[in-house]
Amino acid sequence: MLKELNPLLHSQLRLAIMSILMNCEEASFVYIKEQTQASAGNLSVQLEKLVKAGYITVEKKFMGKKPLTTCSVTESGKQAFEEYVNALRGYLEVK
Amino acid sequence: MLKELNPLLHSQLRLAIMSILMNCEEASFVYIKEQTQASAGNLSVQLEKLVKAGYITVEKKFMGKKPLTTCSVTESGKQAFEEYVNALRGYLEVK
DNA sequence: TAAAGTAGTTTATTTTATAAACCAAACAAA
DNA sequence: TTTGTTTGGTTTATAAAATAAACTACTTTA
Repeated sequence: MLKELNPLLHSQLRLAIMSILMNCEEASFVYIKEQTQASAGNLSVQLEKLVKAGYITVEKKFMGKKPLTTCSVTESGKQAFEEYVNALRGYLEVK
Repeated sequence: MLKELNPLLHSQLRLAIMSILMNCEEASFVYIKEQTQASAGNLSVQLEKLVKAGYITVEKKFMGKKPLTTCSVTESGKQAFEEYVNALRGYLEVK
């Protein structure tokens, strides 16, 4: 039987964010924005949702005089991502 | 770079419908409803969207005295599903 | 023949994603 | 030196989507 798909991860942009963070230690707001082609507003909103869920952490500092927002995935985020991927595989396979 | 995910397929219920239909020649409304646990109303709406996109066909007949709605995936639907799966794989792999 | 069940559709509501507008600081240049 | 522009965002409003509720029509059963 097909499993539930975590709705927080089943969103193109949030999935892209998680996918990027699953493949690197940390990534900046600007980098994620470039990679996903998302608008800053949309990205900001979706990052916030992932933070609230405890899937990522966001750190704000300064790089010289420019603000630098860095994101990284938490253990719980990694686990949720893996569960999502497993659930999703059930939908994708054509026997 | 991450590819666009066909929004028509990137929906849990519609993806489930397509997944079922990719694995059988045809399936009834009732069967799909059982397998997906969707409400009849929601299922009806989502099937309609897939029909409009040309991804599935729906045939309505009678089985004895009961209405029988059967669905099956079209060639274009199969293609769209496969493209979606390929695009999605880009998001899932952790290197 | 009244009530309940089956197989759906249509419409309304809620949720979600996205875009637009906005803010603050820095730099640039006239 | 104050006007405009870019960077790096956040907040709020709007559009789109998913879902649920209400409804239809016909059948079965008590």
